[in-house]
Amino acid sequence: METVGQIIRAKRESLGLLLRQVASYLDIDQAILSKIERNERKPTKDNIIKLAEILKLDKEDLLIQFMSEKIAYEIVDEDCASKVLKAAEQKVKYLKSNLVKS
Amino acid sequence: METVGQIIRAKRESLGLLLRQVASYLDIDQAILSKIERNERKPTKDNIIKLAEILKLDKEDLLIQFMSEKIAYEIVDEDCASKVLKAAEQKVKYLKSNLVKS
DNA sequence: TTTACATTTGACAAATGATGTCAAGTAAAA
DNA sequence: TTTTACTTGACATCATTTGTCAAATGTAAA
Repeated sequence: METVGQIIRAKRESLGLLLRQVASYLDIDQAILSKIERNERKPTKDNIIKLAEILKLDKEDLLIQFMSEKIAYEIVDEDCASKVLKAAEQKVKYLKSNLVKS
Repeated sequence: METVGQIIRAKRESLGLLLRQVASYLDIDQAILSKIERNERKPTKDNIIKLAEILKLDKEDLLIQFMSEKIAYEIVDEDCASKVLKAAEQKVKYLKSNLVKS
């Protein structure tokens, strides 16, 4: 299973782009991008959106990978992780059905 | 569907405990507990554990409610929320199977 | 080997968000 | 009207996140 970092690095290299080129498009230091690609730092949502643009990756797919990775790391240490995700699904449904902008 | 705050308030009142009594057990100001019960602040994990103790609630259940609520709020605004949760399930499985302590 | 370039690393700074305190406010019962 | 429980909002403190920078490392061509 590929991490977001691995996906990004593979695609960047296949496009022949340099860290500093992509980082400049994201408006961050290349050091951060280097770390993101090696899973040493987490990208922001904005990073992901711009990465999808410049690397020609599907934006929704990449966002799903990004968010699910974040959630997975939050709960992987719990032995009730699976129950948490199922409960979260119910809560999301409930929240969406009651969604009133505040 | 009950929120963690609602569960806590209902149980605290049914036990006849005061905000300041419970808050003191949690080692926080009663203002925070008041806000937690009204979903104006999020409890910490430690808060949840101590709340389960003093309110005689099932600790695992309460933790599941707490964590799933947190996750639900993180993704409720995404229209791909359901896909994210499914992807997260896969990632958790993968991470757990490869779990090596670092 | 030297040079040039891409990437990595770690120390640190700035910004943001989470967590908490406090004191004054409301409301209702004694 | 005094007391009691709770609520509210301004603010302080602290941790985490996000970023910068410059030096170190690796690598391959001149």
